Amino acid sequence: MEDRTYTADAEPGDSVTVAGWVHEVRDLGGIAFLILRDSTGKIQVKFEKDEMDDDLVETGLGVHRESVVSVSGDVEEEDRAPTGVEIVPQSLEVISEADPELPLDPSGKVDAELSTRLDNRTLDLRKDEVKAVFEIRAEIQRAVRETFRTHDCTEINTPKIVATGTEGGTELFPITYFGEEAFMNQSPQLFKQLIAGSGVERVFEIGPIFRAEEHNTPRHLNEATSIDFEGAFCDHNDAMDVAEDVVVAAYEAVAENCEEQLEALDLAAEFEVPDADFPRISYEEAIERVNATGALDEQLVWGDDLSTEAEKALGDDVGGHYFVTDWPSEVKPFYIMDHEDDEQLSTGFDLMHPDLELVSGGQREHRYDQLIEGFEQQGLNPDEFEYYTKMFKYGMPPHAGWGMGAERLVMTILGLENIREAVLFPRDRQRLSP
RNA sequence: GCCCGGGUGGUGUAGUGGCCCAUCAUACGACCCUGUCACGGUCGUGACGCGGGUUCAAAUCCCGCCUCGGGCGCCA
Repeated sequence: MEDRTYTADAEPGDSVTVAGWVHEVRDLGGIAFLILRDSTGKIQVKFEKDEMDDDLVETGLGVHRESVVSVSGDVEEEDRAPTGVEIVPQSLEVISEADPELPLDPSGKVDAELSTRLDNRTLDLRKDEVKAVFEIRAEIQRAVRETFRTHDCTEINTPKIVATGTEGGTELFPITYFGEEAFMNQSPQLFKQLIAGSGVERVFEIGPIFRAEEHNTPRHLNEATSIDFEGAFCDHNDAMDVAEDVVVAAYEAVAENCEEQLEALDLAAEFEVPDADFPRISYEEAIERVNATGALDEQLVWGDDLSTEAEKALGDDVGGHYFVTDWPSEVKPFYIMDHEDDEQLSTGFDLMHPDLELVSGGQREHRYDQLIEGFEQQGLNPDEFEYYTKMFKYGMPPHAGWGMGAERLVMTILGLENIREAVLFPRDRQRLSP
């Protein structure tokens, strides 16, 4: 295979072997064209029936679309060809013949439903606009990693099989671990805190999280990818600064390095990098603003969580990215620290875009006695989390961090309507394979 | 978990009791065509999710199941 040339690299005058998928065969009678596609693009192969070997013509034009073939021949400059060049073949080998009836149409002439597409992801990914999503996702993750490096973060990997959940055991997938009860991890939360307290100080992880909630929405997955940050000697404002940087860097990377992919998605003209300095709106201000919109039948009162309807009203009102800060302590988990001067107010924050929760974070409770108290207040038994709590007795610095949904980040950057579009093989309430 | 709406050839659809042995596009098969680029033209093959019921008559109405999507709750 070392002699293979990518279609994009085939220059006039070259004698090449290209290999890829048969995109289409256009038989015009005396002349026919086979369009060959590989990861770099497409190239036209010309068949002039009177002037070519009959077997070659028969094999080349008899092949079904999406079959894998290799073609050897001369590259010629030709203005009438779609890319300005075409191959005059000397030989053609059918490497893998495709069934004539495909479960979806990779050329995109006929739409397929998401469910059909996910059942046949390999074929679905042959469409430029689908492939583009995952090339962009890879670029986003690259940019995210690089941004964490500029914040002196070390990449870590924490266990995905755990003995206890972050906030109890109700929404976890139970598994059997050598005869013992165990769970798939819903978040690296507790582990990343332990590492932030170790002396490594600033860490990040990009890894899977698992949630057993039976929700059925276009923005939830049962297996998702979490981008997590945790930093020692950070407070919630520092953590928000990092989140902002990561999000903006992701947009910048896409704008700079994914022109072709944005083109394929028809987003090139309208794509914009958001300004940094996302507004930081306190929870109290947020409920006032929601109430002022008049979108809700009932006015929100202090202590209410923001319903989907309230988030939509707020998102419409603010537009773009914004943080909601200073949440009531009671709606945030035990590991979130309260404000020093007001026990009712937490340092927890969410980053929204415009009505989708992208990030959730806060400063953490690093004081042992207060942490134990927090467990008890939420009805959790601190003894079950001893592996975690005991490390708060041996020198735990103040620290803060957050978790960001990688698929939600991709979804908001590209304006995808369903989060499943941002996952190669999504796991949802109904889907366990492929 | 609660609520709502769907399931028609390989794919995407039209059809809401008889006009339907079911429309259109695309794919597939055959034939014609020497510059296509969503190639074009002629002809053809191919479907009412499963089971039960109502009715003279069911793709269409009712019940159960399976399956897909959406809203809410919850969250990233």
